[in-house]
Amino acid sequence: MALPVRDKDAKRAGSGSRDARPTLKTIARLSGLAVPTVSRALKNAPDIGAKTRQRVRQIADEIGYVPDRAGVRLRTGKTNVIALVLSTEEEVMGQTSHMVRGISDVLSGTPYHLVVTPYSRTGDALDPVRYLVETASADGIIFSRTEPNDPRVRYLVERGVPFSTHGRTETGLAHSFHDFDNEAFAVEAVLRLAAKGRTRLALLPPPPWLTYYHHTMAGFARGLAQAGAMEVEYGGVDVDTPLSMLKAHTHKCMTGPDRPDGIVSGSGGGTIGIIAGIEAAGLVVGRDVDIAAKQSSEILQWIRPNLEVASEDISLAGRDLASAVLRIIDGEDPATLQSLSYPRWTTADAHEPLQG
Amino acid sequence: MALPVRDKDAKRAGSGSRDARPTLKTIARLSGLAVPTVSRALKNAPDIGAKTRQRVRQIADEIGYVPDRAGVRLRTGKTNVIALVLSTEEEVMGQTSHMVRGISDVLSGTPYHLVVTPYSRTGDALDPVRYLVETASADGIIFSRTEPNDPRVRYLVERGVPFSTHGRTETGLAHSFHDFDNEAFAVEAVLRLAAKGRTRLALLPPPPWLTYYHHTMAGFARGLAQAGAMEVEYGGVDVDTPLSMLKAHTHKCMTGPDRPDGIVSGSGGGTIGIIAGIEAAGLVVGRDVDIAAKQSSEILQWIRPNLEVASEDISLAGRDLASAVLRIIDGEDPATLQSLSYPRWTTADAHEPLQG
DNA sequence: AGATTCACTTATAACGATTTAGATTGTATA
DNA sequence: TATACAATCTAAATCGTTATAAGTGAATCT
Repeated sequence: MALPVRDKDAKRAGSGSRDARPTLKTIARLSGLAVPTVSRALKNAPDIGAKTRQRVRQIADEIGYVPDRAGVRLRTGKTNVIALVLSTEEEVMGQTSHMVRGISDVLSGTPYHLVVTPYSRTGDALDPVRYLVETASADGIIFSRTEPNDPRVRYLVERGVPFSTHGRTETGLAHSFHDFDNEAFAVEAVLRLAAKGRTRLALLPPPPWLTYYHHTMAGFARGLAQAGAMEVEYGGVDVDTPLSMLKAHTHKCMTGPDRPDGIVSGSGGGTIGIIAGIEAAGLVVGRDVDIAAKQSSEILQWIRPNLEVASEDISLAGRDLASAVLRIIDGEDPATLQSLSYPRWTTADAHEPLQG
Repeated sequence: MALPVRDKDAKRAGSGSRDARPTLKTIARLSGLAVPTVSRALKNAPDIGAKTRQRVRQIADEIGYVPDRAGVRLRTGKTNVIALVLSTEEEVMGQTSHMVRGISDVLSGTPYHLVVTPYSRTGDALDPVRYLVETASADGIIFSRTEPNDPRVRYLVERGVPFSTHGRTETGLAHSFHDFDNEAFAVEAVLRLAAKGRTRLALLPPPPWLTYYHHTMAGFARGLAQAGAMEVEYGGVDVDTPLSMLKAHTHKCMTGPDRPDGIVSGSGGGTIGIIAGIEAAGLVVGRDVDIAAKQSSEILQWIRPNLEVASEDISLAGRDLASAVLRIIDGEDPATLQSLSYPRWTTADAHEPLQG
């Protein structure tokens, strides 16, 4: 039912204070108590009488009191903001939206807001983080694309700012993170290609300065050893390479003397460029070459059959990261808030192939 | 007796004030002026002497003064926040990230932050907007998926809250918007299919309750009339339909008695489902059926050749919407801040076809 | 009884910024 | 010589919240 929210204000104030949002003062007036008493009552301070507390809460609920963020923030420094620091290099295809959605899922129902703070490829990745900290603009920070010796991690740990990263580091600092097990992905990717009889494998890796480049490489190497397959150099491209360049590069590679018969691709978007290159070379995926790829949206299966696809659930990552940050804010030990997620493999045939 | 000694200490100690963020008080102390004088000087109030003003600004720059958002917000009500209200139904493939990026581009370099406020399909779309307004959480609001008689638009216009929408309404209210010309898209889509000799056309439309459904339908109808083509009922599906259902539906449709030889698709994601359905029916895109589709990312061309693809630049939309909102906040008339963007057509062949 | 404790509640003072009204000049006007 | 008047700057109050110190009874102790 509709609550007579503003009428009480109007009643006391006499004049038509139509817009006035209820504050602690409103409740104080209505209850005959002092403002600090109301404040403490609402946060269940032990030194407030039970019946007073209850009466205050009741009034607060009736008039729909919501604490003013600016007031709280000014007094306590608490912003009720979680910042997501986004690189503009972030894979466009779905990554960001899933991440935002995952974080939002956790934040809804809490007093926290999600603020998106971007930084461009040209700038220092540390800049937006430093800005957030120096202006005390967030209670917690989330970012991805971690590097082994990530300056952002050092900076935040040093200052004791709650944060969690999408991706691990090798800083030796016990910070909170969520990561996808890219090593497991790469191992399994190789094995799956080997199972199809592929022995000359190329890898489309992440950019070499990111931590998960090393995980991916390690897994790839381990897989090769385990399967007795060999690596074919792909060189000079990574998952951030624009699709058109990726296509051109793949085309050249597939028409060269030393072409691979299997490709492990670290990204869904990149895979599309690779396929284009393969087909431009007159070859057929699933016949001349097989691909095992990681994707973070759901399109890859829809595009070509015979793809070995591992899915990374980015919205899960978002949920994990957000709840980790909230718990760190609540005092939990970041070192205990680390999680890995594992590839879910699907063969495109499961969705009925588009062709073939 | 024991008073909080923060400032006094900082002043005396001088050197060790490492953590304290500079405030107006800091500048006041450094300049020997009063706090309000500093405040007015920094905002170029006319009643402050030119040399004072300059001296204050110099000090402010030197110590890196940035106004505290909470202080400003508490006193003035100005939040320096632009809220992007996101439906969880928002097409996942790239839409959101491009929109966020576009808005961020404009907001960077201003004191504004971007806050993302989601709402679930189950909830009322008005809820998050009402929340933002009632808690005075944003200076401006951006949202999409407008309906002809959009309650959010009515609500915001009524209250004079600055906002701009991705999509038009038929409320008769002169609000700011950015929209893609879906009518032009649909007309041209039909004509392009007709030019390929297609005469029996089906349409994958937006959800019928959204404004641009009507634009799309109008354009489709006009195109049909102009080309002398006929419509084949597609029925029961729209661009928000899950890909698997879309595929199944298309499959049924393509194996039925009354199958279309051309499809106009209102979304990039949907198109992928359609293609899957077509090929599952044993038909070939470009031979048995042609497709003209709208996309908001860049993948469609990479997936199949012979597609007529119109691109909608979502990050442009974001930039337009953000700058419109900023200008409305600055007092400009929303009625003058309306813009349309037009389809950029590409035939996949321009990117060299993947097959064929 | 008088002192002490307990259980609550109120008063005061911040946080950082801005707004309004006043104070202090020096100068020009009557 | 006053008076008026800009031109500048300062004082005080305020936004909503909370931390800290100080009060107020009534009940308990010595």
